[in-house]
Amino acid sequence: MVDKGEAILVEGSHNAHLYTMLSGLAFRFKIIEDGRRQILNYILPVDLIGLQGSLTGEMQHSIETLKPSVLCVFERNRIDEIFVKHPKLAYDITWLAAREERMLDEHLLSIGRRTALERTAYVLSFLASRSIEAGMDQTDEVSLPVTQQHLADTLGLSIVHTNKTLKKLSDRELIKWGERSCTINDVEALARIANWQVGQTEDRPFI
Amino acid sequence: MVDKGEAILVEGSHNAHLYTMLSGLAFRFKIIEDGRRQILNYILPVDLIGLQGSLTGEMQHSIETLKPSVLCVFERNRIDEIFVKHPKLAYDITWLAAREERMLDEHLLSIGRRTALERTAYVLSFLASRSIEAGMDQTDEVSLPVTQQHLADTLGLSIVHTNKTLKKLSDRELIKWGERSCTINDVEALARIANWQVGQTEDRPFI
DNA sequence: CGTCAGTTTGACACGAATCAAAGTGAGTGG
DNA sequence: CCACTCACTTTGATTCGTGTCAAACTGACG
Repeated sequence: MVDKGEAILVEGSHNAHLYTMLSGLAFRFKIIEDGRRQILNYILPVDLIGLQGSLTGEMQHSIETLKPSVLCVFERNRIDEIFVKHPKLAYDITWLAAREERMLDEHLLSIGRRTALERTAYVLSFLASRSIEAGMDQTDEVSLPVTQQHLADTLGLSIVHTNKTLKKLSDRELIKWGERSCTINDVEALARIANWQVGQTEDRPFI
Repeated sequence: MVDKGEAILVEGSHNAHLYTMLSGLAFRFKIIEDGRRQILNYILPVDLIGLQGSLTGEMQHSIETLKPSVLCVFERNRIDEIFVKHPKLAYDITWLAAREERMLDEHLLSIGRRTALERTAYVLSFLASRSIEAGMDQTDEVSLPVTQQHLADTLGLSIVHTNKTLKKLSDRELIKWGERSCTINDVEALARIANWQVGQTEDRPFI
């Protein structure tokens, strides 16, 4: 169990295990020395954390929680064992790595080639569909416990411009901002603005 | 064997196998309907191609060659077999997936938070060190057979601005542009501009 | 009541996109 | 062999999107 706002893995650390996020919410990020931060992806139940660190020996990014989170630990030195004794599990781990890669590809497309409005719409619909998929919100409304600074660092925008872009979306009533959190009203309209095909949920391993 | 400039895998296609790039050079990219293109990463010897497609059933990006390339095919339906019978090989595949993820993380940081000059310096030093690592250039000079449009689509910049940024770097004699290709003179100076730590080459599986 | 983190807004500056046009060299066909 | 085309590069002028600066506002919390 890890509290909200806590760093659970720090760039450069060596004691990397493999974790599964059982409940909660976190994000992976990198920072440049002068403080610029880029959020790489969000971690929802039931995602894998620390795969790279486990396989390469050193974390290349940091992780911080947005909600109190519960993790399940796989010992690093048991990973070889998994590959030898549990091929199905090993396959699932690789499947999840490939899935992470697809998400990063889409983020790259977003930051590289979409406008601020498209990008913002994309991230919000992306996070909303992942939340729904993970069953995080029982209600109809999807609500994300992030600050505008988090979104800015996800989008590669300044916080001021992020704010103005969010205003455009809430003027259209696609989202509502309140109390350090964002509720998404219309996932599909957002995806349409972003020119994004929300991927159909496939069979996905639950490690 | 695939010729230069040819598409070898197309987004949405289903016949995805797993390939190894034995020699040559290619790149992965995604496009938005209106034509905007984002290059996601480059594929050098001895990289794996099509992992996601093989595991998830459908390619989410396309691949095109920059040089005549030789590929080695793994049948898709033999992947399960690999995980069961060759755990070491399965581990290596996962290792490579984790490595790809690290590269994408760094690109994301770059496009999201670095300036045009830093970004350009980063990609060039990144590609140069990968070329050296892959032993693609026997000579001291590293030379990349790309157009400025390729770089622009990698960097998330317009082609005009890319040109002007490249000029700054060649004024400093860090690179030289000529004949649809770029030769990199000073990898480390570029990395320094980008504020980038070029990762030490670790043991890396050669599948 | 004051502080503090986060949000909101307006004015202005700057980096990058767009527009336009000319230059280069390889390849092609007359 | 020359003219022509075509893809790519280069450069300057201008526009536009986004960043930066500054200041006020809000609500939680001590």
